[in-house]
Amino acid sequence: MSEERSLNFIEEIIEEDIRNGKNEGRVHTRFPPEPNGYLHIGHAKSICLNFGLAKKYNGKTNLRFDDTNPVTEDTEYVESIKEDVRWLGFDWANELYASDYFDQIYAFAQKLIEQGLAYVDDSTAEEIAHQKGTPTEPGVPNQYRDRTVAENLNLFAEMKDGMYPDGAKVLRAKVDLGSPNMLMRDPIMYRIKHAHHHRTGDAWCIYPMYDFAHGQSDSIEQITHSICTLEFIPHRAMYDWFIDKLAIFPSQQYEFARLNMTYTVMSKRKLLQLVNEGFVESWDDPRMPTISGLRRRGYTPHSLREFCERIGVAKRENMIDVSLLEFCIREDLNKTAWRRMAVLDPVKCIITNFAEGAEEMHFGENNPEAEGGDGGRDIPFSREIWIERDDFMEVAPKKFFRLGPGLMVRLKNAYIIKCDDFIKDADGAITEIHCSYIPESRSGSDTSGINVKGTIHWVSVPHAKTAEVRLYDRLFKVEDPSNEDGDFKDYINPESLHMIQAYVEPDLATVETGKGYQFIRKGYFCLDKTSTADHLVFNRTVTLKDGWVKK
RNA sequence: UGCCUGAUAGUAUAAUGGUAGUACGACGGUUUUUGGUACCGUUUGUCUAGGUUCGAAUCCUGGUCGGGCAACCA
Repeated sequence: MSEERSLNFIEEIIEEDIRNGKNEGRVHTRFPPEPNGYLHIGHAKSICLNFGLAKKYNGKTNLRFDDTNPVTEDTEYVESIKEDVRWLGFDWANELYASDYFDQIYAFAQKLIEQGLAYVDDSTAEEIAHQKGTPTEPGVPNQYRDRTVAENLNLFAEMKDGMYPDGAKVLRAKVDLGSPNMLMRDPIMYRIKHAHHHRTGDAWCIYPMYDFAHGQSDSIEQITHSICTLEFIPHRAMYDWFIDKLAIFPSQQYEFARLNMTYTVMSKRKLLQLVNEGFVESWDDPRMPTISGLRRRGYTPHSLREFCERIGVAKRENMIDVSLLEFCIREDLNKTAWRRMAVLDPVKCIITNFAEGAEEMHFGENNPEAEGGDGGRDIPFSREIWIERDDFMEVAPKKFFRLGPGLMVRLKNAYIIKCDDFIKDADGAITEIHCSYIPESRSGSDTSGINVKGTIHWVSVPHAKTAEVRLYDRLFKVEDPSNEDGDFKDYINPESLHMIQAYVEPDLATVETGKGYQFIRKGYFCLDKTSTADHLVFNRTVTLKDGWVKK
């Protein structure tokens, strides 16, 4: 029944391949993170793409950790990545590691040496960079380039055996020092690093570079469509060259544009800085664009998948408006989140004609969008209630459908009340509002015949629970912090977090973490992982859309 | 300066030589016991100059603009 959606360019390539019987119609993708940081929403785009493609074409997706640089990587990251992918709703066919292939990749290197296509170079990093030339001048060969196969084989073995310190030698591919593509000017295949690897321990002291590990891993796994981001386009030449010279399974690389989003940064390096320098609390700070941050903020896997679906896949640079992300979570939560009442900026309202000490229970459905309201809960009502400070105005403008002297509103799920009086303190701040209720207007059995324009939320004073509520705003003040002059951290929004004390209806003391709630008229909120029975903590996921603009 | 890429409303993304459409945003309206939701409507676009063609967003040529490439990172 699904609408016929047009294909993105990668789907077109795949369908063409299937039509041509390429790889016997097999589709095998992979998601290949380096375990050196937490996944962010940009990775979610890649995850949804890779797993989505495999699912659509009855294929498989491997989760492969690109762990070829032991100094930056850690099992902490491996675990978080697995958790995030799973949470997003995807299952991988195989959990694999580039480090699983170190023996095989080493053998590939020997094979290239034997073909005269790789050599050991004793130059320093600076010398190699210098000899590479510039984009407009070709590189120049050095004396090491002519070493014999036997000599190279021997030296490479000695590198592996730990006979040289870090940086003393590298293994380079003998490609073309005059290539207009800088990456083809004899790229480094192996470097010496006497470092402990989180999986292989101290078994190795040489590690393959990206260009000599990624494509080889793809090939070993018989990956048919190796999808990466645009900045790897120049690497494709090397990717293909190695596969060709090694005569191994010809995986093919395709590139799409990475996700950029307004008012945020998306590079692991920058996100790491935010954490390390204390601008945010942690990788899963609800202001972070990480998967774990969004999860803690109250985003659902479904909303993230929907977002990734809507942003599309193409090759041009893009800057997605965060409002689309917000739309996706509102759309999801509107259908599923239970409604509750919470007063974030309270002022006391006394129902003067309601008996002192009396209490009533009023029923509130869980979700008006769901059939039958999805059940409901009882809400205690009494003579004193908290209402929102900005739901009262001493001098109300024309279209203000809330409380003010002589004005009437409905208390959600309860009675219509009329404002008779109010009290101010010495500074002119409202301290108390006096109202009378209309007994015949009880919600569900209203015989009063009165129609009011406005409905406000409220919480009974003696029944209210206190809660800490964290109101989040965008982390940056400008649309594209990475593109501004100076340090991106200069553009951090100092107002990105407001912590307030709120009064919430008693039912909210019993909610579970991981479930989204709508605080009526205020937004979507979820219980924070740090919340306890004695100290409730809620995070605001997103506000409600606000069509009310003051003139 | 060399090479590689890309260019369609504010932002994304379709149209694969034949009516420039969709979503988000913005604006306006209807409904509403959430100024939410839902529904309806309005708004704004093919980078540029030539060429091919009955017909070009699409093909060709030149230009302009954006992004990437000179890590023992991935």
